[in-house]
Amino acid sequence: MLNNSTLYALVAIKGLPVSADRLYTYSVPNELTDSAKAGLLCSVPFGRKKEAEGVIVSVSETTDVPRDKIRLITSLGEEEPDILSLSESGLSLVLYIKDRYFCTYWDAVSLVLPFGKLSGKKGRQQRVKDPLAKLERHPFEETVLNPEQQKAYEEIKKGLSGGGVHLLFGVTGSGKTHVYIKLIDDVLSSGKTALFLVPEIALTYQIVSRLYDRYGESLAVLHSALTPAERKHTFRLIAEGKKKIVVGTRSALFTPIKSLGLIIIDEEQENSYKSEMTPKYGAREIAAFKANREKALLLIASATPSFESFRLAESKVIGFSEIKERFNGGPLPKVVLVDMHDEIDKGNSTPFGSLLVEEISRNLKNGEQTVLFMNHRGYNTFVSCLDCGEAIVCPYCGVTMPYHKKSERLICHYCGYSVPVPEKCPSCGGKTMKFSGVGTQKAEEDLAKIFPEARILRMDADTVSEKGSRDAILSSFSRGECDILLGTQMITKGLDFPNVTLVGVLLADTMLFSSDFRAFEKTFSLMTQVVGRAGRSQKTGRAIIQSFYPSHRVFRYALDQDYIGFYRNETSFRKTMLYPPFCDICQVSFIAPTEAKALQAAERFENALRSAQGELPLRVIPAKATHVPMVDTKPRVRILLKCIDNRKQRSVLSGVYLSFIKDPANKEIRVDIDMNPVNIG
DNA sequence: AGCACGCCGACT
DNA sequence: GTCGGCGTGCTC
Repeated sequence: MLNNSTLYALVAIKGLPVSADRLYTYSVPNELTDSAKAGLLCSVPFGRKKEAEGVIVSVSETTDVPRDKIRLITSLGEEEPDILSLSESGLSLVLYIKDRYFCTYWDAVSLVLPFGKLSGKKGRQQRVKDPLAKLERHPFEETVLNPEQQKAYEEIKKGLSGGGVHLLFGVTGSGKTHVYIKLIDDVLSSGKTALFLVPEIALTYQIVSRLYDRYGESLAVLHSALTPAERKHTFRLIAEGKKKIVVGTRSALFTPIKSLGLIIIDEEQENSYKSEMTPKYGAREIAAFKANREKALLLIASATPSFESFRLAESKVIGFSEIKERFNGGPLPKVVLVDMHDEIDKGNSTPFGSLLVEEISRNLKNGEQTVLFMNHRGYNTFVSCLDCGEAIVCPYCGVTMPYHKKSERLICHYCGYSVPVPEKCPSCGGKTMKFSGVGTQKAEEDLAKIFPEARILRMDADTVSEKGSRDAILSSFSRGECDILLGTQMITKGLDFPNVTLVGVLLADTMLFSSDFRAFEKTFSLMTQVVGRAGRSQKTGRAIIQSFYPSHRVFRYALDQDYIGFYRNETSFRKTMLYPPFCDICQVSFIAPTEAKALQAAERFENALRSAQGELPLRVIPAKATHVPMVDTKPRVRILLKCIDNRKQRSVLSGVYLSFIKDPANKEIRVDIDMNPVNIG
C-alpha cells in the first residue's frame, strides 16, 4: 500500500460454533500491508486465545467497527492458491457453501482447502510417487460411436462452448463412456480440463483404467486409499496444470483444477453425491456452481436419472439427449419375476424361492457365479396384505408405516401418526396381514443350510467395516474363490464380473416399502441396474426378482425398462402429495438429553418458523414433529419442511436457526439442518 | 472470609 | 468452541 491509511481485514475464524460464526474485523500491521490479501490464512488473537487460526475473506480501507474493538493480525500464512491459501474462485466457493448449507465459514474452508494448515514449520516435502504408477497402461482402442451415440455427442458438444447443464439419459450398456471420452478429447484439445465424478471410485476400476489408457499421465485419480501425502501431491500436480483430467468421488470437486471445460457426473442419481457430513452439500449443486462460474459444461448422466434432473430436462431448463439402444446390441438378460406367495403355499419359508434355488444349483454345477441382493441388513418390519399386496401407508404422508414391536403399532416415521396393526386389509378387506423384513445375516444362514457345499461371501456394512475388507471381498470373488456373493446395495455398484451369470433379488419388497417417499424411485433404479448388469458376458445372464407383489407397477416398469412411464406415474403421486421434484425437503434435527426436550425444541422451532413466515413468505411448511429411533444413543427428533431451496426461503430458515441456537433456552439442543437429505427414515 | 464449582456470554 | 468472570453456597 502506498498511502499510510490503515488496512482492515475481514477474517473467518476456525472452530467457532454457528452462533458466533461471523466475519471479524482486524487491522493489518504495517509490515504486513503489502502481503495481506483475501484468501490467505492468518493467525489472530481471538477472545482469550492468543493464536486463533483464520482466513482473510476480504480486505478494505474502511470499517464500521469501533477502533477500540479492533485487534491486529499476528501473522499471515503462505500463498499457494488452493493448497495453502484460497484463490479467488476457492473463496467464492466457500461463500457459496456457507450461504447454502447452514454451516460455518470454517466448515466450508476445510472442504475447499483440505491441506490448509497454518503451522509455521514447513513440512519437508516428502517424495511421493504418482499413485497412478501402479496402473498398467494398455494401448487405447478407439471406438467408433454408433449413430445414437454420435447424435448425443454432437448435441452435448454444442454446450462445450457456452456452458450450461445437460442430461444424458442412456440405457444400461449404452456406452456412455465412449461419449464421455469423445467430449473429453474435445475439451483437452481446446486447452481446457475435465472433471469426472463417479459415485464410488473403488468400484469403477474399468472406467479409470480405460481413461488411463487414453490419457496416461495427464489423468489424476482421487480415491480413499490415497495417503494424505499422496493426495496433497496430486493436488499440487492438478494446481500446476500437469493433470488435465481428474476422476474422483464428490470430494474431487474441491481439487484445484484450472480452466475447467467440462464436468461429468456419472450415475447422477446416486445417493453418494450428497454429503451426510457438515457441510451437507450436494455434488450436483456445487458442480453447477463451478461450471457456471467457469462457463464450463456440466454433463449429468444416468440410465435412471433423479426425478429432479429429469424434470429439469423435460421442462427444457437443462439440455437433454437420449441413447435408447445398447451399444453392442447384446441380448438383454432373461428376467423373471417370482411370486413368493407360491413359495409360502408350497411351505417354503426361506427367502429363497424354488426357481432361485434351482438356478443357483445349476450355477454351482457349471462353476458359474451368483450375486444375490438384499436391501436391508436390519430388521425393519412392515405390514402388508397377502392378498392385494398393499402395505399399510400413512394416510397423511403416503409412505409405508413400519411396525414397532414395543407398542405393537404401525408408526409413520414422517409425521408420527400411528395405528394398531389392522386385522383386515384396509384396501381390499383381505384377512391375512403379513409381517416382512429379513436381514443379510439370516439369509446367509439359510443359504448355507440349503447349499452346504457352496462358498458364500457376505458383504454388508458389518463385514466391510474393517478398512480394505471391501476390496478383499470383491477381489476374492473376482478370482473365483467363492460361488455366491450375498450383500446389500453396496454390491450393486460397479460389479462387472464376467463369470456372474445369475443375479437374484431377494425380497425386493423390503426396499419397495421402506418409509421414504423415494422408495419406489430407488427400487426402480436398483431393479434397472440389476436387469442391466446381468447381461454383460457372452453367456446369457438371468435375473430373478422375488416379490410378494410381482404385479406392482414398479416391477412392471422396471422389467420393461420403461423409465419414462414410471416417471410419469410416480411424479403424479409426488405432485399430489407435494414431494420433490415439486418442492425441496429440508430436514431439521434436534438432539437433546431427553426425547421430551427434543420434541419441545422441535415444537419451538416450528413455531418460530411459523411466525417468521408472517414476515417473509416461506410458503409451504406442513412440518410435523416425528420421532426417529435413537441415533448415537442420544434422542433425536426431526421435522421436515416442504420448501423451495431459494435464497429467500433459506434466509428465513437460517434467521430462525440462528436466533434459535442463540436463545439460552436452547443451549442443550443441537440443531442440524439438511437440505434435501438422501435418506429420510 | 476464602474457595470450589458452574453458568453466562463475549469474542473484532 | 473457549475461557475468564463472577455468582452461589459451602467450609474452616
